[in-house]
Amino acid sequence: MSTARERILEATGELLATKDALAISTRAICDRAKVGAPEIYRQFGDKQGLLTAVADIGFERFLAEKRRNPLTEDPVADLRTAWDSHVAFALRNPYLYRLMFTPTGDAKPQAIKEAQAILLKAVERCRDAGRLLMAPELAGQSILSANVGVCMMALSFPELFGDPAVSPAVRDAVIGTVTGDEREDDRLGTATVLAQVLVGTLTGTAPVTGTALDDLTRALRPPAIGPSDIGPSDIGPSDIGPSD
Amino acid sequence: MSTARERILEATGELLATKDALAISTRAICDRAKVGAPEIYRQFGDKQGLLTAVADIGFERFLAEKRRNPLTEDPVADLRTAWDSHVAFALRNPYLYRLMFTPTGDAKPQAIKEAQAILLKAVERCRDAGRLLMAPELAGQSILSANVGVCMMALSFPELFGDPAVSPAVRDAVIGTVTGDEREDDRLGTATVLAQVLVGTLTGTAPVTGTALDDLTRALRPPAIGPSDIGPSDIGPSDIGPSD
DNA sequence: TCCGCCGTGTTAGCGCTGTTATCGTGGGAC
DNA sequence: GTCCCACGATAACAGCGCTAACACGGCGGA
Repeated sequence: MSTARERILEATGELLATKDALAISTRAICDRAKVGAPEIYRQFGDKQGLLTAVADIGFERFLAEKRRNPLTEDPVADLRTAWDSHVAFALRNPYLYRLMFTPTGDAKPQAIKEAQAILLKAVERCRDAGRLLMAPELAGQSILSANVGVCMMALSFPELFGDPAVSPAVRDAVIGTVTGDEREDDRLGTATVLAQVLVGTLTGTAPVTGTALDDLTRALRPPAIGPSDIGPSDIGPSDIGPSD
Repeated sequence: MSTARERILEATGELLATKDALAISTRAICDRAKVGAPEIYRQFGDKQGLLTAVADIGFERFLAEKRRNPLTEDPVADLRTAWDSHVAFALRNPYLYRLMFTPTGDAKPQAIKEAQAILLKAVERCRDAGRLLMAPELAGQSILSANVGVCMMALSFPELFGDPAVSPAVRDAVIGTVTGDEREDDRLGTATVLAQVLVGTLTGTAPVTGTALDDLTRALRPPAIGPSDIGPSDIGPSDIGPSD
């Protein structure tokens, strides 16, 4: 038999799979945990304390999931992967996610700082690779804010904001701007398209390859970027230009 | 003397200025509104109905405030103005804002559709001006999602996300990417810089002017844009190229 | 004038909630 | 043994959302 505290946490987590946190009664938790009513208060002080503990455990799962994402040599791509896993977690655990990111009252989960710290590290990897256009702290806050917004709207208004295209759009907008990577999903960035057409037009030849342009783009970036290893972009020249 | 319904709504709104919606008891509302306890249920069905009504009224104020923003000839700038007024409203009415944008249970305010419709119109103005790179619906959802995310994080975790630089950063990232306006605060967009330097390099002349490039950019945009009135951009040629 | 209707005020109460006090019990430490 | 402490069980508290029942008063129609 597990300890009372564990059973309470587990029971709350299970109920949180189907109900909003505030719609869960302490008695329902105690029934499911096979625990007397006062046990919650002995262990967590009050219901809010229990919910905060559950939120912190949720953050642990959340972060463990993120840590499982392997780091590649492209820190910007890692940023996108982290965004997507964030969204996936939110959609998979809607009530837990709301508990974690929209705390009630003044009992905020501490673990969000850890989440921010991890994101900050990922952003700093971008900066070290010369692929960040602003302060890492600001970049991290911007990315996380937008990421949470996409999730909250998808959860709160699924019929209006559940379109799966929204997340990639915002993701590429924020991460792209923050890092200077203009790439989006099906479309090359304006800069690349424009430049390629321009080059083709002015030289009277076919458009140049994406890789060469990519290097040129990097070379023309504003200062404050280290030399670092610039790998070839995965922007291929195949799908260039207006599709029609 | 006003009607009972009005007094209840007003009292709830006043209490909402200092307390979270769920922390407000129906009895406190009735006391303040000088109304018997059953009156709430006669007027609104239940507490949730009352809160939804209050949220809808909040949306009316929210939208009225947005409608007061005059339309300029630059629809993208109008988009930014709308973003800023959104954030200002959220910070000025934290509890009301949370009630509006993170509804509990399945009683969602209807007025959010109207908010989305207004935003959609603003986005369509950008499209008509040839300054939109994606479907207006997707653009509107992206902007509103990010906008709400910035507000929610600033409200929920002010010490971590209250930095006033976050909102402009996310705003310019999302709106800039969605519209193709790469302008940020102090820096010209990558596209413009790249193109201008390219043209200058390839033609062996000085960089071309911003206006000419701007027209060229528009002409090279993906399809689905009307001819419409293309005014001169406010990107001047004065501060072109890497500043160093 | 009388009637019925309707919006409103009043009282009492139901079942549920979070929370606490109280007591009992069982097992490990000294 | 005995002390202590984590845990279980019961009962109770005040407050909550919500409802039933009734009383009052103004107002249009018969």
